[in-house]
Parts: sequence; structure tokens; C-alpha cells
Amino acid sequence: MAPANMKRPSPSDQAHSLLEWYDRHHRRLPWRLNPGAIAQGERPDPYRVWLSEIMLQQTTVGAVKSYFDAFTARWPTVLDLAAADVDDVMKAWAGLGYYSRARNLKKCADLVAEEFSGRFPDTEEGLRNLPGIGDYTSAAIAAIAFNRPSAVVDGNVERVVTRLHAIETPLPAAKPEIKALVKAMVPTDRPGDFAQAMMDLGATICTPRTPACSLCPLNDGCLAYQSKTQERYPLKLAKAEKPVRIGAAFVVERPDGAILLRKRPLKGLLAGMAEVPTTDWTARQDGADGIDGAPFEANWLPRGVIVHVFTHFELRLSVYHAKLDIPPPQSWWWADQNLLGEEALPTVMWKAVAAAIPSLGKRSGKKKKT
DNA sequence: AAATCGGGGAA
DNA sequence: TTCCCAGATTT
Repeated sequence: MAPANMKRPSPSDQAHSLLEWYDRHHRRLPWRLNPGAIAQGERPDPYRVWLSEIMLQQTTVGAVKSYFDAFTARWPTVLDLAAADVDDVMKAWAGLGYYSRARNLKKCADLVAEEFSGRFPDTEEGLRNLPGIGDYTSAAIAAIAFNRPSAVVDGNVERVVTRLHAIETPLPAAKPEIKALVKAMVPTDRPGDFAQAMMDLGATICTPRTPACSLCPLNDGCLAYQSKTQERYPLKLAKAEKPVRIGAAFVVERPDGAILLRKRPLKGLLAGMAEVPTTDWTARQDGADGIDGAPFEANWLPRGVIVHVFTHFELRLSVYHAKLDIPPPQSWWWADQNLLGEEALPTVMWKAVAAAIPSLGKRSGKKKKT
């Protein structure tokens, strides 16, 4: 560690050290060019950069990979995605979460195809006006795909910078200060690599718990490290505790194994996705299991309770199972049990079906390519 | 500024 | 268990 009286590295010194580290620890990812490709004058495909950034919002790299491969195989260009049916896009997104991302993805593809002849805007401002693209994503695409010197700030970068400067302001109030500090670091020659390097540093070295400071290329200028208070940052406001909601789910199985599904409303939680019939999830706080909320009379067999945790509440669904052959009510449908993986079934609904029919197990067809 | 919106991996 | 992840949008 640098002596306390030594001058801290300048922002551009730090950026240089970081890029040196990045070149030695480059991670190969499906949406990333191979090392040295940019030096050869190659540019990433803006469509692939955009798609990966939308998928990666609040989502881990490991969860995204198979979805990215499936999307790019099925829709290789933004024009292909614009030509797709939005319901097919929702089905392909099923399981990845935050489904408004998928709707905005489709809206954005349509807009780029129709208004911009299939070419993404090449500035941060132009990108920022597209659906689903906010402060982070517009900066990231501008830097990575178009070599613009934008300040890219995600959760990783917030952690790195608040530690580097020992910022005492809690998030999210500290965001403007962080943005300004990053802006001062951005190297004009390799802004895209710099952005990805900052995020890689946060993901692999400057981790939330027990960061590997001894391996960090920025440790000699890090105020938190110098005072051994790394894990104190970033400061955050306390979050509210999650309430519990209770309801019941009804898995109806036809003699041939088909499952009765319906579509959720286009607004709100899991908007426009498929579900098995359920009671509503707020009315029952009284401990009743919801059997009287069944969509119709049948020989309902209890199949236990599934628990699913959403962002702001926990859901406990009592699952009931019945074998029945009826004409589906208006706008409901029978889904072939072997093709459930191709329905727009969110994970919580998959859990409910699997509780009633254990042989279904986990969702198939997403992790492996067909 | 606060609430809404999924799901899973890591420790 | 707890944390939080390449956040955006609405209220």
C-alpha cells in the first residue's frame, strides 16, 4: 500500500491501471468481442450490445447467457426481432423476470426498425429516448458499441467508486457525485473497455462482501482500503421488510395431461404472462387456504404450499390439483404438458404446476439449446 | 423520493 | 437467512 503521504493517483492514472488489469483478466462472454478485436478496428454489433444490456439489468451474467444465445439464434438482427410476434418474445423471455423489459425490448426494436431503418442511435442522448433504455443502459451502449466517452454507472461501479472515495452519502442520494467522479476517469481512447473494466472489477474483486483488495489495481488510491473500511461502502438506506400475501392456485389437468392456462392482465405484476387460475393474492390474510376460491367445482386435491419471493412481497400459494375435461372458458386454453416450456409461464406458475405434477420438475428448454 | 417490477446465485 | 445483481418506469 502507498504511504499515507504519497499523492493519490490521478483519475487518468487510475483508469490506466484499471485497463492494464482488464487486459490481463479479460472475460469471454457471448456478447463481448475477443481480446484485441477493437484494436483491429472491429466494433461490437449494437444490436447484441443492446440486447445483452437489457437482459443484464438487475440480472446475473449466468442467468442471461442461455437466453442471449436463444434470442440471437432466433432473432439475429433488430429487424428480425421487430418482425417477431410480441407473444413469442414474451414466451422466450419467460423465466428471466422483470417482464416489462421484454415488452419494452419489442417496442424498442419496432421503433428502431421503423424510425431508424434498423440502426440504433449512436449517441447517449439518442439512445436514452428509446423504451427500456435509461441512464445506465444509454451510457453503456454509447460507450461499448459506439466508442463514446460516456460515464457508465451500474451497481458495481457505485460500489467501486464509493469505496475509492469513501463516500459517506447513502445511495441513491450519492448517484450524482458518483457519476461526476466516473466522468473524470473515462479515458478518451478506450471508453467501452473502461466501462466494462469497472464493472468486471466490481463483479470479481470489489465484491459486496470480503473484497479482494490485495488484488485490486486501484488499491493504492482507495480511501476505504487505506482505512480498512471497504465493507462499510456503499452506504444505503434501510429497505422495508416484505409483507406476506396468501392465495390458492388451481392446476387443472385434462386426461391427456394438458394444463388449463389463462393470461394475466396487461398491467401490473407478471403483466401479460400465462398463469394457472388463482385466487387473488391480497384478499386472504385470514389464514384460509382459498379452496372456496376455485374457478369451478371439481375434486380438488391439496398438493401443498409453494413459496415464491417477489421484489416487494412474499407469496404463499396453496396448490390444488384436479383432473377434468371441460371446454376452456373464454380466453383460457389447454396447454400441452410437453410444450409447457414454450408457454409464457413465469417461474412462480411453473412452481405451482410442478407442485401438482411432480414429474414435471424444473422448467426445461431454457437452459439447454434445443 | 418512493414504489413497483422476478428470479436466482453466492456466502 | 441476507444481499444484490450491467435498472427502468410509474406514482
